[in-house]
Amino acid sequence: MMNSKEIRSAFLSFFAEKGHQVVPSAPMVVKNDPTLMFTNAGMNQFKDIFLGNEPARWHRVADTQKCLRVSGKHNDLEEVGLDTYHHTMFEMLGNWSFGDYFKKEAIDWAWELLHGRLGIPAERLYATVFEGDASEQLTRDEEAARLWGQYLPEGRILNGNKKDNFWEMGDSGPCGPCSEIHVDIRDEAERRLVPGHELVNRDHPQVIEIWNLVFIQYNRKANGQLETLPASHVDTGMGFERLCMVIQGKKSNYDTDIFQNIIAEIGRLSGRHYGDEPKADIAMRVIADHLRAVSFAIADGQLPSNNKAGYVIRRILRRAVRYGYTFLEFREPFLCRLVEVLKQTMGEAFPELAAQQPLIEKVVREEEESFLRTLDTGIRLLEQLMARASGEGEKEISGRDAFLLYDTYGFPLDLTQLIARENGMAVDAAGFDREMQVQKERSRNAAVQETDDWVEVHRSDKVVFTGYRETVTPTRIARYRRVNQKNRNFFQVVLEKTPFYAESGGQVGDTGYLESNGQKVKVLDTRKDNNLIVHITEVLPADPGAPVTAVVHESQRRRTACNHTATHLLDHALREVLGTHVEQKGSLVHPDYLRFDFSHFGKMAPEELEEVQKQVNAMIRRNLTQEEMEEVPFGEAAAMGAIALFGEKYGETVRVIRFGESIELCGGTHVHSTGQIGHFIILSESAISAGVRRIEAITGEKADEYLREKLQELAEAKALFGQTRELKLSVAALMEENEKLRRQVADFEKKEGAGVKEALKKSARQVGDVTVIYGRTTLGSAQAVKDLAYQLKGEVPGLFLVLGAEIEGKPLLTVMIADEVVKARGVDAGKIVREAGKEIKGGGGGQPFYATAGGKESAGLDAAIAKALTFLTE
RNA sequence: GGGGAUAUAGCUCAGUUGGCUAGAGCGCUACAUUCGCAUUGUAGAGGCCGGGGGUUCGAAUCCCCUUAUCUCCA
Repeated sequence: MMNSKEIRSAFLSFFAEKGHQVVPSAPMVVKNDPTLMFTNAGMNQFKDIFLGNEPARWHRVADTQKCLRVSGKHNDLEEVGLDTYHHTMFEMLGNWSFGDYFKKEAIDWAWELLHGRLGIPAERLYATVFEGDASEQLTRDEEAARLWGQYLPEGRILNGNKKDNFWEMGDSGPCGPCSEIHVDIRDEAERRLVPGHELVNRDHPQVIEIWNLVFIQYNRKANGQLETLPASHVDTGMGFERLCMVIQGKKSNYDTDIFQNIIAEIGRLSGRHYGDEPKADIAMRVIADHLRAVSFAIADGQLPSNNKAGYVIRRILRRAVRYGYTFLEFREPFLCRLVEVLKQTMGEAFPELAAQQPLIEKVVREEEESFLRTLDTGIRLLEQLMARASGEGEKEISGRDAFLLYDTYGFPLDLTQLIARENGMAVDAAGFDREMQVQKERSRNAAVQETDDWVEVHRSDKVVFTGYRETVTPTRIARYRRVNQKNRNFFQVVLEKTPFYAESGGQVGDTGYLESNGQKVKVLDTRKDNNLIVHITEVLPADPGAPVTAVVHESQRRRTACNHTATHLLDHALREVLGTHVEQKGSLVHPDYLRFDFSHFGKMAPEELEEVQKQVNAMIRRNLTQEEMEEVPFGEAAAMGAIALFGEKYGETVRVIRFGESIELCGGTHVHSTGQIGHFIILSESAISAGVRRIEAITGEKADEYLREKLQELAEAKALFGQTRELKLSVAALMEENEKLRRQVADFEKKEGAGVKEALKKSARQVGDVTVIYGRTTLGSAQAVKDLAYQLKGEVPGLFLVLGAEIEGKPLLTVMIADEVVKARGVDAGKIVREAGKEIKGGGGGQPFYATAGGKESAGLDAAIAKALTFLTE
């Protein structure tokens, strides 16, 4: 029996024999495309070729593509693992023809491979062909049917409708009929009972589609019409895990060797055996599947995080931990211990797994630990909730509470139910669902944005970005549209040419204004939308058709450029100082600061930070000139030693930015020469997750400002010492002196008992067992008066203290009463100050033993003191 | 994109309707205990309560802005 490695290479070498170029998988993580977070189909990386944006480098290509699906019409994260055939991450095998061969070869080779090479029995195979569609004026795909007729009897060539057998990329663009191959893997007995052709496309888990051959021959125009393409293409996709299942004679994808090695290891770690208990089996499938998704994502540079794609990865990981926790009783990190076996299974086909193994393990471990902490916190909160509920005689945890745990603290409902049950309580699941509905409703409403149709002002094929050379560009509005969100109107404006940089690659979008007929319209932000540069404005120029001058906020752009170039220099210096294991894991380039996340184990030593900062500043002083190379073939750039991002998908040609030894692939805006940066200062170095560090730094004017503040602080401190040369020595001497004096004063106070406090103590009068002290004090701060009051409280038994003071011209009345007096006499300092405070036209309060009141009329202070004293005699 | 929450000592966290001169456990330092270590005991250091602004007699606590983190939904 072939193992999965053999099956994979059988596919690739088969198509290599047929003249195909075997290319590596594109990264699973998609960057710089707002519509797609992860690669979800084999054709993603060839989209531009089909759209005609990019010429094909080879006419025949084959590969295996890492894909990730967590939502969509046939996939939901919460379903994965429950059955035996859904996955988050999977491999899609594919072969492509770009204007080369068409239906005949595609079908012949598919048959040759599946039946001839891989030995799938002919009687188990079915093919579907497009049946035609009257509304589109399309007839049945007779050509495909005829070709299949060479291999299959008519009864196993089935018609499929437009939904199943006509493939479209989107609302418009390339499309065409497709032909699917299905396989029936049921037992003989079942096959005799129900013929297979009745089950094709009926969601039967054992009569399944394994290969889809798409014949791209039309282009769908915006008006819905189809036109025949000058060149036709083939796009195929075959689920690798399913193929292995079929060939290995299994009934479940999880029974193939792709998963069984991992599942065996999970069994070993948990002391259980796959197949013994349905719930534990589900948990093992969930863990095996999610391990793959998470490991590959991290290898592609997508770390788990708190938003967007990173959060999807975190949630997948947490779901695996949750199942391990609940059904396999793992209480310690375990996923990280499975990375090794995954590498053994898939590392050959995907070398990035081995290359990134230490990072993957470290990141996964850290994530697991942090989720276990989240669970601990949740359990603590739940215990409090249960205690309170049962205190009130409730036997049920309200839906609101359960939802709070879920929504705010990330504590899963099934765990809440489990723990509640263990404590003899129920959970109001219906209430939980209601709260969830409210949440969904709110999000939907917030997401509602009304977008008008584009208004085309001047026809324009391609937007030109002029911002690398200039910040002011005369141009015209190509099109605009109004967007309304939550009763706020704004406009998206596309220009024919624009100097505005759209947010991308960590660099924030430009701001500035558009000037037209003397009218200035503010540009609030610039974003990318499907490769269009979109300017966000609140209003439109009075005459949208008139020429406009696009003006970027010059100083903001300059400061941003300083920070971007400095980021490159920092990247370079880090590799010099720490080693080439340093890789960018995230970056934010802002006008005011820069933030750079990179892989490195352990905290940087102060000397290392010092050295990095020194090297960056040295490169700044060398005043290195920017060398910009556009349209460099990727291979050439790599040969130059340009730093590319791990897991980033680059085009055939790239833009290379070089400053001395720093060479990077980059689309951002930079200074012309490093001297413009002026100065580079690292403000902090910290951990953001396991194996990833973050440096925050400033440059240029911000750095100047920072230094000015620090120097001024230093100068002021020195001035306090009368311009000492050695501030450190002076401070040390002063501290020593201070300590000596402090002790002397303590001694002195002890012996002499002098000062305000003692004077007040002396003025004390005994009224029964109460010691009354009152008077004015000249102390200058509220804090000093408070200190004095507390000290007296500690030293004078039976104290009843009323103090008046003037703080910055405003009267302050303070009352402090010994606890025993409060108790015995029932007096309340708070009430006293409120009443007496009237004399100074003020108010206040506090506790029964200590209260203060402030006011506006210092003249009434004595009267207030007198008033306060009357409370004691009452 | 929207909702909820968090930010307090090196770490994990308390801190009530605004009112003990901001605490606990672990860790750290010193001393004692011991042949030495672990343990234990005693003492101590360590905080602009994320940052900025405001309300108040008084703010860790309330309000606004901001940064970062956590979390749910889309």
